[in-house]
Amino acid sequence: MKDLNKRSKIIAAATKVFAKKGFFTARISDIAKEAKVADGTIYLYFNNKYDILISVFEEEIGKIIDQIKKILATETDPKKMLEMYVTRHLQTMKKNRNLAEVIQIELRQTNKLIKEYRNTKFIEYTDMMADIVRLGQSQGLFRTDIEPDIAKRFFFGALDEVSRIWNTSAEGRYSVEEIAGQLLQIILTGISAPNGRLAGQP
Amino acid sequence: MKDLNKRSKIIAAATKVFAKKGFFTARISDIAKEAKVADGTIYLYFNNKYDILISVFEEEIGKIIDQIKKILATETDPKKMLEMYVTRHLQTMKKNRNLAEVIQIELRQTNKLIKEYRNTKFIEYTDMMADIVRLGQSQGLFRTDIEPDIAKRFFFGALDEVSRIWNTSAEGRYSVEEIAGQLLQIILTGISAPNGRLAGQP
Amino acid sequence: MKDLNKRSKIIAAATKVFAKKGFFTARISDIAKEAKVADGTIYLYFNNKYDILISVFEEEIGKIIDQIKKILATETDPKKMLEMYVTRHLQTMKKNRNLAEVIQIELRQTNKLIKEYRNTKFIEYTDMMADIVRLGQSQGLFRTDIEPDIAKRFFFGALDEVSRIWNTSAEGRYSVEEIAGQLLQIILTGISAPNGRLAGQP
Amino acid sequence: MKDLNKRSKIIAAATKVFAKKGFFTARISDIAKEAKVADGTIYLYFNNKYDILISVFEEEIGKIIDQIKKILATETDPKKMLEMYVTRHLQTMKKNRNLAEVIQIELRQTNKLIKEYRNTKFIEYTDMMADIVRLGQSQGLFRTDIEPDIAKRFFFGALDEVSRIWNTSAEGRYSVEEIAGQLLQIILTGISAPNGRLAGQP
DNA sequence: CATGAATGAGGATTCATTCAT
DNA sequence: CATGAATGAATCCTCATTCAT
Repeated sequence: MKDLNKRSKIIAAATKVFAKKGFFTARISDIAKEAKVADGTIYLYFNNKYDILISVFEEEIGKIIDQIKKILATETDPKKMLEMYVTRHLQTMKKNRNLAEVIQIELRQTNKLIKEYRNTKFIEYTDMMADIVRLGQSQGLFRTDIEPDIAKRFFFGALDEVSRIWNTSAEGRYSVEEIAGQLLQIILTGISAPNGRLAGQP
Repeated sequence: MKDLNKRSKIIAAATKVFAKKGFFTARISDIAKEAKVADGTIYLYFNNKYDILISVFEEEIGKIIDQIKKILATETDPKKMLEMYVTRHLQTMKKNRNLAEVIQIELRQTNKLIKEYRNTKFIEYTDMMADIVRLGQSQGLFRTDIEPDIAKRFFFGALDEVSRIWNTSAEGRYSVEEIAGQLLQIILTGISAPNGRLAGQP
Repeated sequence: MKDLNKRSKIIAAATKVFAKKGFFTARISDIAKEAKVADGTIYLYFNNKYDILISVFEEEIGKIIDQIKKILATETDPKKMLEMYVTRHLQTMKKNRNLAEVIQIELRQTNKLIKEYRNTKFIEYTDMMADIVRLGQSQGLFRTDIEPDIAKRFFFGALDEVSRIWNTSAEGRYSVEEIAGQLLQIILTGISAPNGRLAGQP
Repeated sequence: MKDLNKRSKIIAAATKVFAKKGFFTARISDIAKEAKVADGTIYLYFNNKYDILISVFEEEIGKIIDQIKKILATETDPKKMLEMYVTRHLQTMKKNRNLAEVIQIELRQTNKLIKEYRNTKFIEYTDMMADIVRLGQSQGLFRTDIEPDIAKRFFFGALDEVSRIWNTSAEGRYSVEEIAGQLLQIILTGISAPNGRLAGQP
């Protein structure tokens, strides 16, 4: 029960399989085959199928949280911070398309399965955005008539849905930079204090 | 007439059950019980379980499309149109919380199940938003550096995620008006042409 | 869920299969095949595998209890009653060899599986014997230095083990009458009050 | 030497675990944990799970046989011999409650698993009782109308079932002496030649 | 000899779907 | 049209056994 490498292999395989088939239609044997281990081996590392899903989710979200935290630590301008957050999120999702899918599944399905599961990692992740908004508001850069807890959902929803572009064949032509740029245009302009300067505009 | 009535009862029951338990954990017998018909009766009106999901989705989205089309027909100002769209969407979802859930499930899961299913109703629905954006751009009211096909996803994602507020106990304190108002602030400000006037501002 | 006939068929099949293979090595599909129903049908009548075992047990023991109660009602002499009990038990087990096996399995295994299951039927069955012993004691026919609750176990154990004769090929040559006769010799002589007359002896 | 020690540890652990959980619900890992060895180690000393059960059984029954043989060698009176047998059996079962359980399991289950297994040890054990009966009959002390091969089953069944008293919480109040005494009353009285003297009676 | 991670066959159970009534 | 008992394919998970270290 100590082979971390094997655990990672299973997580990676599960991410791929869940993304491709969805949580419910994915079979344990699919994951096992993808990870090149026996079915039973999976249960040496995870309690059950749901546990795999949650683990995939938490592990991956955890990584993003760590990355973004590190990046944000180097910056003090809320606008730049928002930019970094958005860009990083989209980059990660583009790089790991399956992850975007798994997040979607997780957020919309697991709560039906395991009522007691409180998705603290996800809350932590979106709360980072709410904090940036609050910071900007306190500095007079962002409108104060925007509720940070609504904004965070708004922004996350937008990011999440936009990420689906890379997974559905349609509209796959846009690059991360394009999309991030456009999203930021709208977000930053939309959230800036009325008399503040718009990002990228003199 | 009797048939249509029974079909509607099943659709309503399915919406409720899918919303509560999710598509996969919902059982046909749950829907049958909710609709007060026998399990077998359901198969007189639908081909299979997926067919019910798609029917629920298309029927409900169809209604919204019709409603919004009617409303939009009375208006020519793209900003007002966007406002109407957003408000109407949120109102509908607030009124019928289950619907919001089913939409979420449908969009993220069905495509895994039935590859051949092209969700034309949904595309039609979001394309209406893209059209409004295009209209605004042609009138010089909206920024032209925003790609309408990205904007529609961005806006829909934001609306969809925000709708989850009413289904998760957390943050249930916000009213439709508040949320719609804040969303519109960001959207309209964000999308307006730089020298255009902000909505609600002289 | 009302076809009592089908339920009986499954009970009969289960009795046979459990007797032949033992509870744990018996597969649900074996029972289904034996009963000529689909595997799933079994779950329309029973909650799970253990439930089948318990049902078989209680149903069959219940029948014996009813039979013996009826017989005992016609008799007042405790010695004759004991004779009837013993003979009836052995006859039933001889006729339905599988039942003897299932009782053995049930008594020695189920309590490991379902702690909360109180085998009231079985207790009722053996308590009938304790009651006969008490009756005989009160009439001065049976020794009073014998504890009825120990005697009932003693007698049941003897009957039960002796029943195995018909299921193991060895010693299959003895008839019910022979065995019942010998058992009764020992039991009645053993339990009679020292100065009472032995059964069948002047 | 070291090997034998480890083998004994496993036997002891298995006895405990089988008694507690039953053969089928017991896991090899349970036994390994109880014996404080690795799962794989068990397979250095036993061929498979059944082999453990049989070994436990034969080893323990073997010990009892040896003990009883030794005791019986000192005695010539069949009545006393029967008394010794019964008392010794109950004492052993009381001291090692788990053993009583394992015997019950073994006798009722293993024959379903391994058809080819002839339980010679057990036969040897009960045949000792048949031999005592025969001896008593030849000396005119025991009734000759009792078949020794039926009597041995009868007596063993009674002993075995009575032993369950210590394992089920109910009726745990009886001591070995009490139970052995009562059993012997019945057995000896029941088996004595009609004009012979009853045990413990002048 | 000892370990325990890995294996993979096996089986109880569920539930969408059918069809005789 | 409506019913709901019956079907049986499908799958998660367990655990005895193996074998590389």
